[in-house]
Amino acid sequence: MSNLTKKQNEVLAFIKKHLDDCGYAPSYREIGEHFRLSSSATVHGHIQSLVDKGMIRIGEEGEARSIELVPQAEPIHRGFRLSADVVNLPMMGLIAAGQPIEAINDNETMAVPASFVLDGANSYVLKIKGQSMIEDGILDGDFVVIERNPSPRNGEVVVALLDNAFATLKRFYREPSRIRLQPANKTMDPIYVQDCIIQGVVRAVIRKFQPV
Amino acid sequence: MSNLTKKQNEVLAFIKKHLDDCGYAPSYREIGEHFRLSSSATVHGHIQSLVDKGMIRIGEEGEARSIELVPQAEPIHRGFRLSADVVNLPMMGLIAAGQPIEAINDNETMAVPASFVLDGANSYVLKIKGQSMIEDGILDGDFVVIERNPSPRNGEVVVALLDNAFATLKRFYREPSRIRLQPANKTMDPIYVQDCIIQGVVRAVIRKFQPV
DNA sequence: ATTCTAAACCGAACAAAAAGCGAACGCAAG
DNA sequence: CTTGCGTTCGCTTTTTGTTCGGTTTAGAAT
Repeated sequence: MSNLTKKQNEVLAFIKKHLDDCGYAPSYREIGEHFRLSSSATVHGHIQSLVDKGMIRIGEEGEARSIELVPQAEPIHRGFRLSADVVNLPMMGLIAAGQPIEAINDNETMAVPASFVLDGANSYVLKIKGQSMIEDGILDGDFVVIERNPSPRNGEVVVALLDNAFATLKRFYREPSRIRLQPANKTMDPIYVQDCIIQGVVRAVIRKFQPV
Repeated sequence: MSNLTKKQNEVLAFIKKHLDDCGYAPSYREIGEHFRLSSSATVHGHIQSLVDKGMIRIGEEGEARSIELVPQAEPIHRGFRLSADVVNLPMMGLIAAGQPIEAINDNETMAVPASFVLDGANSYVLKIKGQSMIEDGILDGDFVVIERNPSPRNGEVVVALLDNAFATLKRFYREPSRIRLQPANKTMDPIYVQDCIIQGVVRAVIRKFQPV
């Protein structure tokens, strides 16, 4: 809950690291040594603050090296969610290997947990048609969440636009002199291009089973 | 809500960044230093404006470094958010073929669009471990939404409990004299049983691709 | 052009929180 | 007994938020 002060944060970080490295908690004087503090009373003060603020727990009075971390609820301020658990992304259409993206129904949307997308404003959903990514577990009828991103990393699954017309879902590999677009299907060969437009990268795959 | 002035926006951005980078709030004088302001009173003014406009919150009078961000309602871009359409399903644990369900972390949940489940109260999420359903596009690390349902239809993917101990994810087929539990992996053989407890059926598969 | 107003700024001063010190004390284990 | 450890007590220093009275700038209103 409450905010930590600068020093409290540093001390907490040190405890975490020590706990991680050594497997046991540091003594107050060890903490003091690390921060060049000559009195263990100072450290005791910080520890008390951290206990009061619910960041750590200590054993019975006097027990040595008994600091434990308290698992924190959610430090998820990072992107401002909390109440915004879900975004409705526009369903842009079907994507089939070798065919342009085909719009289905305008204004159709799909609710997606906000944790799936970094940038809701730059994301959309496509429905997969075809078998070209079957070995990566992307099947006919699946939905993929796409984030617009012109510079994907090697190995990411991307929507690539070939000849400004054909959209296709492939794994992206930048090789020394060319770009390889690799389907995840043994019966299909990779495509090599000098350059192509990357419309976005796949951030999530969603498959619904309809209970008829 | 209320519009921020240019300076107020800059200050807010700096606070955000500091909070993100350091994990704790900047002091007024640190903010001042960054903007080349020689008086902390100036910063105090900006902070007050931000509080008044509901962008930030501060602790009790005098508490140091107690600035917190107030989560803002996101601007409605192209996809609106309807928090009503989301259910938080409990993450029950890992499921691996031939192993009991292994609880991961109590209280962990996953936000799932309500359209994924018919009955939120009887649904939960499992994380897949292993390759047993790879041909059905359910990979190691995927999440599956399970709906408790003791009477699945033929061909549905189910969580079956064998010998009251081993949980496994298989396709379910009721045959004339037995039940066939079919893995979607050529290297594995189907399991035949006279009877077994079906814990639930898979309603959705979700796969996240982590950036970085 | 003049007045008015809100935003942005200054410098000084003040009180309280945070951080620090050193010296003791009690306790448990080797 | 010694050693390592957490704890307590009074005290000082540093950091930090706050207040107060002012100035400056820029844009809108009169």
